[in-house]
Amino acid sequence: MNRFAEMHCSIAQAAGVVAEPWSPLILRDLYLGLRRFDDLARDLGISRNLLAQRLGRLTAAGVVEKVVYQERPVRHEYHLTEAGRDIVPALMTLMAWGDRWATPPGGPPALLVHSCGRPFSPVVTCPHCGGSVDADSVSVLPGPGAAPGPGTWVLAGAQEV
Amino acid sequence: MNRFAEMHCSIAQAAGVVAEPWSPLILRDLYLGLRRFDDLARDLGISRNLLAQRLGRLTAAGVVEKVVYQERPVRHEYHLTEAGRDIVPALMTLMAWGDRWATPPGGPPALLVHSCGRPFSPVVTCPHCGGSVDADSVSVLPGPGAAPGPGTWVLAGAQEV
DNA sequence: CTCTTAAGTTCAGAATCCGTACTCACTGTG
DNA sequence: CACAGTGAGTACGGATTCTGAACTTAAGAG
Repeated sequence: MNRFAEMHCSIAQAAGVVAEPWSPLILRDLYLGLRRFDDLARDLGISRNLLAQRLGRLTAAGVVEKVVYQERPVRHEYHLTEAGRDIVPALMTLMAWGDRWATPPGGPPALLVHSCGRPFSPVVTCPHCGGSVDADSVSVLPGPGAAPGPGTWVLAGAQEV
Repeated sequence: MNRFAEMHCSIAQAAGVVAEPWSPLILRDLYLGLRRFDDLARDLGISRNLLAQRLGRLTAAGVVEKVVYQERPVRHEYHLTEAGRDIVPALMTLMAWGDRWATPPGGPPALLVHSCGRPFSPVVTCPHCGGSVDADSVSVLPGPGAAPGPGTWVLAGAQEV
């Protein structure tokens, strides 16, 4: 649909889903328990027009599914799919960044509480050593699917980094 | 600038930075070591016009800084700021999601190697218990900055989730 | 001189976005 | 039955934004 989908870059793929205006907020609302078209439109203040289009794209991308909750008249609601629920931690990581660097006046608007019982701010870690992941503790190598193309010349070419 | 900036939601704040078309890819390229305007334009295939505008916004948002690397003629390059480097793990989390759910043909285009020496896929965890964070292991509560407004009615109102 | 490089800016046209108003299929009320 | 109401969208048009190509400015190189 958009040109990002054609790039050989997983960030571009994810961006295709998450980096359209409104999409991350729609996903957040679905995660928080909203399901109905009108509720989403009301909560976000998005035009119904655009909401319908975004939900269509999110559905096509496989992160949202449309479920009939009543026949006669037929009515739908929207749920996150497994892929959709899997993107939630990434949104929380973004939220944590927003809290650190662009806190709205009054402090963080939301608190996350983990199943261990404590409020927390999500941290990105390496599953092998458990150490934290930041810009300096990681190096990026071309993977099996690396192919020269728009958005991937950097990776495909050698690194003078 | 855009309306997201006014929402009392840290996801919206982060989205204002990261969820504009091209912005995540620009940040990725800067992280990978590209610094020059022409290199970015060439790598991404973005119009120079829009690249200039995006770099301007990213600079205004404080994630990118413009550095003079030579006088006569004066030439600039772009670096990630501390806030910019801090958003990198969030991008990696998105990348990992893209790898899981929308792998480009041929496999992942990039591999991440942690400072512990092993290739890894980033995981989001709770800093207190070290347990992993997913959609089911977290509950969301209104925080100190929660205020009813567009994009935050859900949080401000009670949860029937 | 003329050519090249870096870093943009300007412009017209195409593609999106977004708000308002409308539709469609029913349901419940009198 | 007629009529207002609700949920889930479409239709339409003006306002933005994006694209691609050409132009600019300020050097240094041949």
